[in-house]
Amino acid sequence: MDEKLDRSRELLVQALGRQSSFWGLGKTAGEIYGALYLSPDPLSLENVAARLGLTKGNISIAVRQLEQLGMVRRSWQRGDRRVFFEAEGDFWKIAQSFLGLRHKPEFSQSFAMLEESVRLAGEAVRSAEREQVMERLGSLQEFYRLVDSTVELLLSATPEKMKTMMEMISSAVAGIGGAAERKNLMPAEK
Amino acid sequence: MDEKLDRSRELLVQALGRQSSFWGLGKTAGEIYGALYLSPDPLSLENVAARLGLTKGNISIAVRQLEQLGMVRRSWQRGDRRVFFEAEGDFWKIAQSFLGLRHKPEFSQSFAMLEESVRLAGEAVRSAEREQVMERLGSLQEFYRLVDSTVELLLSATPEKMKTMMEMISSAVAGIGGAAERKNLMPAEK
DNA sequence: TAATACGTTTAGAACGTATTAAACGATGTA
DNA sequence: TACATCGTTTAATACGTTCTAAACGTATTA
Repeated sequence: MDEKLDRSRELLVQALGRQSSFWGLGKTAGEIYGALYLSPDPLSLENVAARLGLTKGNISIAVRQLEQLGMVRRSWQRGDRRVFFEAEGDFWKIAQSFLGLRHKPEFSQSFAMLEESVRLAGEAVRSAEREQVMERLGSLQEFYRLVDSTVELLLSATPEKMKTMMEMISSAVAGIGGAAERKNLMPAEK
Repeated sequence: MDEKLDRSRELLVQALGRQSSFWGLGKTAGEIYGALYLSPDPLSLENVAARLGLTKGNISIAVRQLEQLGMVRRSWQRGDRRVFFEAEGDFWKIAQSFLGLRHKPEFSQSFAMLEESVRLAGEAVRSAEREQVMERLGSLQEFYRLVDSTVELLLSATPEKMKTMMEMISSAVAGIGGAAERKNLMPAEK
C-alpha cells in the first residue's frame, strides 16, 4: 500500500530524466540517477534495469557516464559479486564537476577558436571591414572572459562555498536587481 | 587578398556553431548567427544560405528560432522585397532571453514535477522508507529553490546590471573562493 | 571441470532531428 | 496577363544517437 510512494518516486525519476536530457546527458542517465537517489540502499545493475524497464547493457553504459561525472559511485558487498550503485547526494558537487568536465572543455575549445580568429583578423590587410570584424570579435572576447572568470571562480570554490556564494547572490536582489522584489520573485524561505 | 579575414570569419562561425549545438540550438543556428554577427550589413536569406552552403528552407527555419530568442532581427530595404537579417550584438541580452525562454520553462516543469512528487510522498503511509525519500526530495527542493532564485535574479536585472553583477562576482575571488588566486586562475585584465 | 551468474561489448534496429528538394503562395515587374 | 523573384511549407531523405538482443569474458559455485 505504498503505491503513493512509488508514484512519488516515478515522478521524480521522470523529472530528472527530463532535466538530464535537457542538459545533454541522455534521458536514461537522469532516470538512473533518480532511481538511485531515492533508493535507501545501493542498487544492482539488473535491479536498476528492471525498475526502468531497460536492458543491462544500456544501464552499464549510462552508469559509466554518471560515474565519470561523479554523480554515481559503485560499491560492493561481501559475498556478493554483483556491483551496486549509489547516487552522490551533494548537488553542488555534481554541479561543479558537470561544469568542469562538460562545460569548461567545450567552452575552452570555442574560446581558443575565437582567439585564433582574432589573430587571423589582426593579420588581414587594414580595411574598414577588418575594423568592423575586430571590434565585434573584441566584444565577444570580453564576454567570454567574464563568463570564464565566473566559471573558474565556481570551480575553484568548495561546494560549500559555492552554495554560500549562490545564497549571497540570491539575497542580494534589493541592492542590485531592483526589479526582483517588485515582481514578487524570490519569496523568502518558508 | 582578404583571405585572412575570411578565414577569421569562418573560424568564428565554426566556434559559434559548436557552442550553439552544445547549448541545444542546432549547429546551423549558431553558424547563421556567427555569419550575421560579423557581417557589416544585414544579409538576405539566400546570401546566408550561400555562405554556409545550406538551403533557403533550412535557413528560413533556423532563423526563426534565432528571432524568437532575440538573437537575430529582420529588416527591410526600400524597393527590395527581400528580407534581411542582422545579429543582436549584446550578449547579455541574448544570455538573458536564452535563460528565460529556454532554461526557465524546462526548469519550472521539472520543479513542478518535483513538488508533486513531494506531495505524493507526503500522502504515503508513514514508514522509514518514506522518511528517506522525503528527506532526499527535500534536499533536492532546496537546491532547486536556490538555483531558481539566482535565475530569477538574473532575469529581473537589466543586461547592464547583469554584466555588472558578473563582474562583481568575478572579482570577488579573494574574499570567497580562496583557492582561485592560488591556482593562478582569473588573471587580471590584460 | 562443468555450470551458473555476473558485467561488458557489439552489431543492428528504432527513433528523433536536421537537411534537402520541390511545390506553393504571395508580391512585384514586363 | 504572364513572368520572375521572394520566403515558407512539406514530404522525403540522410544522419546521428539511443536502445536492444545476443555474444562474450570472467569470476564463482558445485
